[in-house]
Amino acid sequence: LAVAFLIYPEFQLLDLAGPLAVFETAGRLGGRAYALATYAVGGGLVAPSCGIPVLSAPLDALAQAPAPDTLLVVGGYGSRQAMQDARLLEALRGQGARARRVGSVCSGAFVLAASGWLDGRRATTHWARSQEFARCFPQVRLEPDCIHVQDGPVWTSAGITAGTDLALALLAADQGEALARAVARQLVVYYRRPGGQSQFSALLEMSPSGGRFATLLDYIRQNPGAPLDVDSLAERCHMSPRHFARSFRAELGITPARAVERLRIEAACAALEEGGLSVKAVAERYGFGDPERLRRACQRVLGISPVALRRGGGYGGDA
DNA sequence: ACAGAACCCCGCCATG
DNA sequence: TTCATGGCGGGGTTCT
Repeated sequence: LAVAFLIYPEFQLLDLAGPLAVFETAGRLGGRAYALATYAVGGGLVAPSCGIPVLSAPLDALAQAPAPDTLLVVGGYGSRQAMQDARLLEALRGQGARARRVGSVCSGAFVLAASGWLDGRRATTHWARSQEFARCFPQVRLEPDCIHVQDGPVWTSAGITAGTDLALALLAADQGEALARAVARQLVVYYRRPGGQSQFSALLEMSPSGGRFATLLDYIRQNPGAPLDVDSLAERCHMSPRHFARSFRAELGITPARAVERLRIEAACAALEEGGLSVKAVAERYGFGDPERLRRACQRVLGISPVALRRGGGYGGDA
């Protein structure tokens, strides 16, 4: 089981180190061992953004080696340069086609998308860059609030430490849940992080000034209890419902109703964790009407009940 | 638990 | 021609 990582200058070391630790530990705990290797355009020492260099083999060596089982591209500040590097993209296309599966960590999704691997597929990336991603790659079905997404042989993960979650998921697919769980335990990270598949606050940071929908998102945040169905939102933007929904999706990478639900949930969760208000009062104030709907929405989006949330099980507590 | 209503979302096509 | 726009139908999900 060979896992090849593609790195480049100014990558995020933790994007590499987290998955490496998962695969290494799997072997140590009695699973089949993974053969781990890093590759870069020129090979040699590659400096990540933190400055401590990592030794890599050149891409040519990857082409001459037996096909890797898994090919992963990491993220980081350097991804903006990397996604324009023809040699890197070519290697992703050519070597990725030989691999059983390909994937990305964090903003590595930009590189993967630039190589064409994500066209027409579902994918995710770091929450802070999801809006940019939606604009750059409209042909990719972005899932901005997922920790990791699998679409056929292509796996993508959210920001930085989500690469660890991705590696655990790959491990579970290869060698079973039990081993993946044991590895998480050994590494002292969550196997399934609390908050379920929900990425940290993807929408709170969305569109602070730039986008067409900044004022609309502000309005939603200010008035989570108002009627926020698609028709009302479209009218508020002076667009037809069809055009509004399409533009919204293209700009933000998430559909209007889901965005409203996310924002309402985030606001309601904050209120619940703070205590003070009853579940019923929170449900009414944040646009869920009755507690039953809040409970179901909570369960759907976060995988956790409102009551559990109030006891402090929500976000945070990350690796 | 379940059926019908309501809503959401997207592919498709027409228009300008 | 390409691009923004908007209406429609239906499959899917959620609400009541």
